[in-house]
Amino acid sequence: MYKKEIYNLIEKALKDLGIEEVPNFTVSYPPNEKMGDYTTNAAMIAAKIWKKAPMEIADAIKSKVKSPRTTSLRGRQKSKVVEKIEVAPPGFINFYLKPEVVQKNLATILKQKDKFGSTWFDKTHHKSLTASGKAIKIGKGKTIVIDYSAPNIAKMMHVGHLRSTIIGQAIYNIYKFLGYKTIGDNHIGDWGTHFGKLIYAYKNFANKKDLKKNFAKEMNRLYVDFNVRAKEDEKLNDYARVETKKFQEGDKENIKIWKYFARESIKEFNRIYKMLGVKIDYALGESFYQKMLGEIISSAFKKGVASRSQGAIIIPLEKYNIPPLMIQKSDGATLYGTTDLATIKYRMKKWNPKKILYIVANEQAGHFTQVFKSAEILGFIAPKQAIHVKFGMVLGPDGKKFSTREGKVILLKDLFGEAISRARKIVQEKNPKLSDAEKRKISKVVGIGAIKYNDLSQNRFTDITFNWDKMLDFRGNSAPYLQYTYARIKSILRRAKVSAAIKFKQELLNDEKELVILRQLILFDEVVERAGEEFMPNIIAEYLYKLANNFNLFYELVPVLKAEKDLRQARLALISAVAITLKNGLKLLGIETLERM
RNA sequence: CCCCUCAUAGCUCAAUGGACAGAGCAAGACCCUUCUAAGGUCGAGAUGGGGGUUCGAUUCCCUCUGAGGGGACCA
Repeated sequence: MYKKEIYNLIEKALKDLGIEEVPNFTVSYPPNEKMGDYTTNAAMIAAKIWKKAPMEIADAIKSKVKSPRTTSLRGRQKSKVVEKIEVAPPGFINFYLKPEVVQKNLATILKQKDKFGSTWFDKTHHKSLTASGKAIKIGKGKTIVIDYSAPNIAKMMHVGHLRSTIIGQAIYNIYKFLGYKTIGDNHIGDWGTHFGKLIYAYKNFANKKDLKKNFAKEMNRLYVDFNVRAKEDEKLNDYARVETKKFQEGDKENIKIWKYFARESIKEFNRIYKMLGVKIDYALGESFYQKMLGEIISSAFKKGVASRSQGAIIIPLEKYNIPPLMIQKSDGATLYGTTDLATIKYRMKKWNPKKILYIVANEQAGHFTQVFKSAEILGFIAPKQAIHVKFGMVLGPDGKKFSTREGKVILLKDLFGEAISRARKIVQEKNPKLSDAEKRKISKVVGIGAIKYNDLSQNRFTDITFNWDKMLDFRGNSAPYLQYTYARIKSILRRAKVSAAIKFKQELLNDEKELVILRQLILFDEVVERAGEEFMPNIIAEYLYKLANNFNLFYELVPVLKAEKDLRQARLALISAVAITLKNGLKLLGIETLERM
C-alpha cells in the first residue's frame, strides 16, 4: 500500500543528492519482518554511477529522506508513514512503517470489505488518483479481452482443459477487481477437421439410443472408436475430410448433425462451468468468424502480405525468423490461423481493447507468434497488444501428454466427483452433526476449491504431472487450509456475536503476532496488482497461504474471546480484517469460502 | 535441424538480480478439560554439469546433459 510512497521518497532523496537518474532501482520487501516493511537497492545501483561505496550512498539517502530539502517549490516534507530507516550491508536501505500507520489500515479494511485490495488509497499514489485527490481504480477506462477455456465441440472436457479455464477465470477476476472493463471470450472450437471424424462416426457406427441417454459418454466413445478404426484403415481419415468439406460447404445433413453436437456439447460444457463457478461473457466460437475469412484472405493479398505457395496461401514471415502462417489450404479450405486473424480483427473493432490475452497452453506458442506477427503486419494490432499467456501442460501419470484419441484422459466430471466424495468423507468425520445439505455444500466447495488451488498455487509455466492424491490433498498449502482458516475466524466472530467490530482501539494491537499480520495486510493491494501485471495468480495464492499461516500462529497463542474487553474488541477487528482479505483473495482465485466446515 | 517450456529436499511445488533458497507431502518427536487438530510446535533434508556478466545469480547470457511440447495443408 505504501510502496509507491517509499519509491517517491527515494527518488526525491536521490534528486537532492544530485543523482538524477538511477536506472531500474526497485522497492521490494525484506526477507523477514525484522528487517522492516520495505527495502530498496537504490544505493547499490547508484554506487555504480557515483563510484562510491554503496553503504556510504545508502547513508546519504537515509539522511536525505529523513530531512529533505525544504526550500523546494514543491515543498518536500518528511514522510508521515516511515518510523525509521536502517542501512544494512552491502547497501540495502530498509524502511520501517510507523505502527500507527499499520494499525490505522485496519479501519480501512473493515470499511472497504469486499473492495479491499482493489484501489490505492494513499494520497501519494498519484498515478491512480484523480485531480480531486479521490482514489480511483487502476484499470479505470481500460478494456482487456481475455480468451480462455476454449474447449472443442464434440470432445469432452478433461483435465487438459482445466488450466486454461481456471487460470483464465482468475486473471479475469483480478482485472475486473482492478477496475478494468473485462471481456471474457470462450473461443469454442466448433469448426475443425476433427468434426468430420465425428460426422463420419455418427453416420456409420453411432448408437443413437446411447447418445440420447448419455450424450457425453457416447460421443467420447465415437471419437475414440473412430481413431482406433482409422489406425487400421487409413481411408477413414479421407472420408472424414470429405465430411468436413461437405459440412463447411453447407451440406444440409452434416450441418444438422453439427448443430446437434454443438448444442449438446455446450450443454455439457455449461454443466462443467457451473460446477467450477465459471462464467464466460461471450462464447463466439470459430464458426462465428467463418463468413469473414474470405475478406481476411483477399485483403491480405491486397496489402501484399500474403502469397501463394505450393497451391496454398501463406503469410511469409521469414523476415522475422518465424515460419510462414498458412491461411488457406491447397484444397481451398481455411485453417485455424485464418480464423484467429479474423478473431483479432473482430475483437479490436468491437471492443477496442488495450490488450488481448490468450490463456492457452504452451504447445501453441509457435502458432501464436505466427498469428500475432501476421495480425501486426496486417495492421490489426500494435506489437505486444496480443499476449499469449502460456502455461505448462497437464501430463498423464506416465509423464506424457494425455491422449484424447486413445481415450486415456481423466474427464473433469470424474475428477470433480472424486474430489467431492473425498471431501464428503472428511466432513463426515470431522463434523458429523452438520445437516446433510450443509455437508453437501461443504464437500463441493472444498473439493472444487482444492482442485482449483492446486493449479493456481503453481507457477503457470511448469508442467503438472497429474496425481490424484496430490491434487486432492486437503492439508498443508491447499484451498481447504485457507477455507478452514476462514471458517475458524468466522466461528470466533459468531461466538462474539459481531459481524464486524466497528469501534476498537487499534493501538492495543502491539503483540508481535498481531503486528506481523497487520503489516502483511497492507501489502494485499500490491500483491493483487503484481499478480495482474504478471498474469500469475500464484502470487495471490502464496500471499494468502502466508497470511493464513500467520493467523494460525496467532490463533494458537493469542486468545481473542477471553481477552480483556478493549483488547478483545481490537482483536476481533483484526481477525475480521484477515477474514475479509482471505475471502477477497480466494474470490479472485475463483474459490469460495465457508462459514463453517 | 529449428523453435517454445522446464530441471531446486526422497516426492510435488515456491522464490520481482539481492541479505541465512521457502512450503507441503513422506519419515521422526511433541500439543486437543483453552475461540473448529482440515490446525500448531521441534528437528533432518535441495539450486543438473561447465563457463560468463554483476558488488551480488536459483533468477540474466553462452554451452553441455536430461524431460515435455511444437515445427505449412489438425486445433
